[in-house]
Amino acid sequence: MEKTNALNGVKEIARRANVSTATVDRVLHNRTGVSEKTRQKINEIIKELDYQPNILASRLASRKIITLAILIPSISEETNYWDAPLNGVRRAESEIKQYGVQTTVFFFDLSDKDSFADQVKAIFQADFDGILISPSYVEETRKFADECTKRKIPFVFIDSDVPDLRRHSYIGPHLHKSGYVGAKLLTYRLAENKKVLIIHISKEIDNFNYHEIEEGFRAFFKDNNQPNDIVRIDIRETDYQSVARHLTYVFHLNKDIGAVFVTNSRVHTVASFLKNSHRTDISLIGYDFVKENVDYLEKNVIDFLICHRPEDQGYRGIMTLYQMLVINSSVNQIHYMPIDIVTKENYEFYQN
Amino acid sequence: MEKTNALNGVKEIARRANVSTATVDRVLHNRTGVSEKTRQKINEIIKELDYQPNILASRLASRKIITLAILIPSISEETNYWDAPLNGVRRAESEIKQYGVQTTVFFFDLSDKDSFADQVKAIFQADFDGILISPSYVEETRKFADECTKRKIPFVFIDSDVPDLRRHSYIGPHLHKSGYVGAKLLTYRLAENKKVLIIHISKEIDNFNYHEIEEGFRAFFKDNNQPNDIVRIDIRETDYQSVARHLTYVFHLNKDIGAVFVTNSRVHTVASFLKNSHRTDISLIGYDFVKENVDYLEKNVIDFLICHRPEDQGYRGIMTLYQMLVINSSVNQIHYMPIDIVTKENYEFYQN
DNA sequence: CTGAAAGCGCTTACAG
DNA sequence: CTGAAAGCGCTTACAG
Repeated sequence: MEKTNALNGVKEIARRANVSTATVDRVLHNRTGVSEKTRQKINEIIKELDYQPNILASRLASRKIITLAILIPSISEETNYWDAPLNGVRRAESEIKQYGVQTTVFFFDLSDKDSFADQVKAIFQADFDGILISPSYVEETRKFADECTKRKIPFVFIDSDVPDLRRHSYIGPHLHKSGYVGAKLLTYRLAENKKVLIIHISKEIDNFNYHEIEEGFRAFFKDNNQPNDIVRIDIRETDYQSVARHLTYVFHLNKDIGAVFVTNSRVHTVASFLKNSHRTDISLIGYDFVKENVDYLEKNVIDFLICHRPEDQGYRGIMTLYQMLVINSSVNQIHYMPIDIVTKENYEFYQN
Repeated sequence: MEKTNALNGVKEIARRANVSTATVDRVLHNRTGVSEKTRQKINEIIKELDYQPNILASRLASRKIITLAILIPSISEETNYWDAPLNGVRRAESEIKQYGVQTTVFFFDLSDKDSFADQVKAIFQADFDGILISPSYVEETRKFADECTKRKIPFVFIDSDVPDLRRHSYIGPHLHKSGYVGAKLLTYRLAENKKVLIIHISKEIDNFNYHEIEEGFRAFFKDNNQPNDIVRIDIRETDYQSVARHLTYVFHLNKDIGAVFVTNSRVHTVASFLKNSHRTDISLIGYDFVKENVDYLEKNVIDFLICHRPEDQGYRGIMTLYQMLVINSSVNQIHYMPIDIVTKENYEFYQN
């Protein structure tokens, strides 16, 4: 009456270890209430069998739903950039909600540091299993990361990185290289005697991202022995009037500017100025696939937009958390997005 | 002793229809052996409840595995292009094999039409639930499509399209627009008095793809009133010697060629020629992220490569079949890939 | 610290 | 044409 061992999965493990499947389950999920001896024996068998859990069965049997929080900037009148990552989040959600995953999106106001801190607090009030976040303020993000680490909640950064914070993953651009690509595109048809203007437009005083982009930008000129002078200005207000005022001044001082590089999505403000002052001979490059920018691509005022697949960032951010929470792959990794070049001719296929 | 109706899913449908869940299952999957009356009643309830099947449970309970066939060119010494779609296929497979999906990859020799037909035959010998295919030969593809339609096997095209064949989906580039983008990049810094050379390098006599690309290429010149002359040559051999011979001749006849556009991944052969003959002042643009091409990007001989996310095409191709076979979303749709611009500066982030 | 039993929401033979 | 029962491979109370 010998039985052949045709079982598999937890049942086979249980049989071999002479325990019940409940105990196997406890070990599988690192739950308490198992003697060290039993735990070891079971773990050995798991290894021996190279056991891979059936996630279908696991998710089906488990009544627990996995909750994910997302913290990103709200869509403002200023820019609809964050629509794209949000779409990516939604797409990921619709793919995995079947598997018991729920997402809650929190928005903060990009021009209001407190709103970021407030939303972080709100997130910790509830009890999420994982968090996807755009780490816009360094200090606040550090606090956030500390709290997550304390509570053992995995978190993923998108859009920009703050290293050394034990994030589970970063999904976004290599900003230095991105600036480097911008410089390449600018200089591709730039006369040697022309100056290049690089512009930061932002209310935030020292956004580390812009520094990295600028460094990459300058590195290209250095690496390629480009002789062009680089003029650089910071503009602290984002409205058209302020930008126009600064630009008027800069162009007055520098008659021979041949190309302009804007380090973020506000390039459309500069485009607007160039168009209004009939300076469309100047090459213009900036960031992000947002409506205003695409309009100026259309009108040949902006030559190129650099983009980092924002939709993908949202999608992959959620999927990464899902993978780690459900499958248990817990690598601390950086996933750099491609540095995409968007023009008047190819933009229509860029976002779906 | 009234029971509250706390059931859901098939059980609730069964309860309301006064049948067993087995019958509900039969209706859900359009199986035979249900009276028309019962079927109607159940379908009504399904609609009323807006019932969404639990795919987890469905896949778990079902012992049937879904088999997908993939037919793509083999990687030749000539090009490793098809590595990328294959990787996409593998990635998709690893994500859904949990859910009972199995893939089998068939390869054919791009330079041998018969091998394509042979592999098609081999695929029909087995009994696959869905097929992903690169439709390289029009007539053979038509036969393939007819057979699929007859057998009710859904099929998806990647890389290039053959319309009017009732394919479930096409995933690949909009070739006309792709040629248009190529022209834009070429002319971006092209002097008006220079000629432009467009080259097809292929053993196949009339590959419809190249026509579309060339049309798009020419359309850009027309739309933008570019005065440049366009010289066009076909090269029927793909080895370096043959290409070099043709190019020598063309450059001899046309002293003022300023830019070259190659309509496929064999651009590296042209790059090799330009480098050997010290003509690297000429702009060169072509297709596809393959090793040889990237080498010439590095060396500044190729200015830009146009790419259509081959990895994504493989991935999405499989996922589309999966979706339609498992979820039952059966839209006949075209999914155009972005037309990506790859340069020396951004290529390192392009494929993972 | 451990196990027997029920259950997740479907699908599958099998019997009638 | 239809249904009762078993089962997919896990997880969850509950009881001890």
